[in-house]
Amino acid sequence: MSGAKERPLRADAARNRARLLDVATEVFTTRGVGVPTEEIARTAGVGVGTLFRHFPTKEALLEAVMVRRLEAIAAQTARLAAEMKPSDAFFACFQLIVEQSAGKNEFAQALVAADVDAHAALQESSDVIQAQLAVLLDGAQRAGAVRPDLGLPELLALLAGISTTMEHLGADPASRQRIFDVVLDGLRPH
Amino acid sequence: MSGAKERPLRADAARNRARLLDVATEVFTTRGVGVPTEEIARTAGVGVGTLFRHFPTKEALLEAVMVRRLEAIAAQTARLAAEMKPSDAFFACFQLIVEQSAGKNEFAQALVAADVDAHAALQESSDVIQAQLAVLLDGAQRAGAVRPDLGLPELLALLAGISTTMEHLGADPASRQRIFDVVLDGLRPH
Amino acid sequence: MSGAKERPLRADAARNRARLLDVATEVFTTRGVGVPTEEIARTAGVGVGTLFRHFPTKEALLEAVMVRRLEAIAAQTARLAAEMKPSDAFFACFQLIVEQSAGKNEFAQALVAADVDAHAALQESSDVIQAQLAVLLDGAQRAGAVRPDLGLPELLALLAGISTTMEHLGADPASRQRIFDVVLDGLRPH
Amino acid sequence: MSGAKERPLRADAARNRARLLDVATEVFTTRGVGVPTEEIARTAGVGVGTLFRHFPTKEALLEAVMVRRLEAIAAQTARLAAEMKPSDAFFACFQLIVEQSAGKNEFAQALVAADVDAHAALQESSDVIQAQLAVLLDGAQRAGAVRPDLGLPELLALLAGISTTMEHLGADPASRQRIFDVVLDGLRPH
DNA sequence: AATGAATGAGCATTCATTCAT
DNA sequence: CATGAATGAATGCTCATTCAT
Repeated sequence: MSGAKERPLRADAARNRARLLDVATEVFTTRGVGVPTEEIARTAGVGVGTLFRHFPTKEALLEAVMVRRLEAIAAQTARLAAEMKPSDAFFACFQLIVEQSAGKNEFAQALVAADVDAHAALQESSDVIQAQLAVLLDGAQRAGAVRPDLGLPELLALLAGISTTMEHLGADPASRQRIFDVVLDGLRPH
Repeated sequence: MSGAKERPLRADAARNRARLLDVATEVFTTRGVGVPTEEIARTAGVGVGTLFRHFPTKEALLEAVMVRRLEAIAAQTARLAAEMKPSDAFFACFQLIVEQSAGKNEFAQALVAADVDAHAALQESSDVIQAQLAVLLDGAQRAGAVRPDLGLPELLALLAGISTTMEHLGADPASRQRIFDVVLDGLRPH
Repeated sequence: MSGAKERPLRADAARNRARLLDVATEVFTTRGVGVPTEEIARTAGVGVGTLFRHFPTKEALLEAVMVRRLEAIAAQTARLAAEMKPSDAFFACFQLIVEQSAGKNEFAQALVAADVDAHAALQESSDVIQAQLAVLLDGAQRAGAVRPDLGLPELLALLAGISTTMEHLGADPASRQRIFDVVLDGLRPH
Repeated sequence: MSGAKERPLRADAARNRARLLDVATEVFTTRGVGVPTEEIARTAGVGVGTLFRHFPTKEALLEAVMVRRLEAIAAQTARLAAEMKPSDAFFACFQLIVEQSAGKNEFAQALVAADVDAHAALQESSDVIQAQLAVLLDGAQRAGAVRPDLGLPELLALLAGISTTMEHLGADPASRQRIFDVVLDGLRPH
């Protein structure tokens, strides 16, 4: 599935690539996607040329950042799903995804949305997560922990929305928990 | 609150202003705030110069659009609040605001956020709505219809989030209603 | 054919447009098409924005320059064709076109070539000249002044080539005339 | 003129150099000199670094390509000149040079031009050909086969021009021959 | 020697805003 | 007042050339 098609990449090249991704993640997340590529490169300590060697387009960079985030989420979701019984896993993952999706919405938006125009890699990562969620949702519904009339699309939309909510809320843990209480309660049957 | 400091405005000037607001609302909502001012002017049938005479800045135009939306929402909210008993009014307004906030998130986002950098007019309109909501929330909580641990900030964030959710969902009324069911259920005590 | 679809254009706008065309003609002709648009704008005494308002693309500017040249040639050709008898007109036009095509080849190249990818305006101007030449050639052949086995494509290619030749020759009128003697002699029957 | 100053060059280095020249010739000829050096290197199966080791500059590569072409032409010209009587040799060589100059003009242009800014190697190769042509021209004129008022500069310019003509014509042999008929006829006395 | 990653000046193009008409 | 031409800073991207591995 994720075969070894890219060559090893020289040590420093790999380091630059990673730095660029880190900087881009930080910068896109906190200041939006409007930040000039040049600034991202400078912050990462490389020239623009280097940035464009690694990511042929600004959009490609954005996609790479998102894919990395999605893959991290997928991995954590898989872990949780393996360690818990279905109903607990569902709620834990819901919360996990929302927390991980933090960042300016403009960005988080694309996270769960499948409608991004055919970006292969993104689509793939997105599909993985959606599949995981479908399983979790089904399990939780069978266990009677989640209202049975909820479909995957609604779940995805809800995840996106609650991510937005969290951004509006700021860091206060009490507030954040209260929101989770509201939504998770609402997800239960009746 | 704000006296009559603007002069009457000639008939055609007023018409231009209105057309610009209409076009800008439509265009920002459906295609995002990145649309060139020139195009907005052209669509409204006026020159850019005219646009900038009415709104000295693109940001000012954006603000004016938002203020108009907020004022419309405030008016409807006031009406509902007057016609219903507190607990029903709260839920009705919640739904109303979410539906009215439709449009590209980028835009809806700023809607409820109070922390936008001190734009006087926006702040003012936002304050009005927040005050209305505070009253509604309090009434619903006193009536035992809404969990008592929910504060105004959480409510605002939730409104923003559910608006986002709706945009992700599309037009299917059944889906939209299911989301409301989840959230409104979650808002009730326990 | 050349209807009045463009509005009159304000006086200074027209002046700017003309200056840009003049400068571009000069600059493309003497230094090739690689000259930065910015320099063309600066030389014409306007900002880049103005250049791009008049010609949405560098390529469009290039096309406009060529069209203007082609139209001038077509007009002169028409005049000559009207004033002379067929055989003389043919040779006079041949010489005229070659002289008018002066400039760096990179540029002159596209002049007679019909294969430029579907640029409407260019194509049209080019067609006009080709039609004129077809008539002239036919007339001269009927009059027995030009070898009968020569087709329009060959004539066009020859025009392009002799233009190149002239560029290589420089300004010496004696040399230039000698080249014309060679080619025009060669064009006669036998 | 230029002694043996280059060292032998290791076997594989020589092979790389040759491949680069081959690829560059092909690529510059068919797609113009705008093709990125990187692509040339890749097509030749080497890294850019290697290309720049052999040719310190893109211009140097271009020059080397041209020199190789010129040398090939000089060799063939010498052969023809040795095998034929002066008048025939002149016409044969004219045709030979034009055919060999095929390729994008941008390129062929520089071929015969002596005024290219003092590139030593190019100048030298160009001089050789010019000397050969001077002899051939003189011989043909003495033999009464070519009009006596034609000078070397005119001949060179004509060669460049007819090369351009051929490129505009495409591959049809009948057309090409007709052009030669015209020009060679024109070159004869009267 | 070969490699290919890094560099950064350079270029075409966009767009908010100003100002002459 | 309205108009739309002019402006130019800003941006994404390319490519010849250098240099660490």
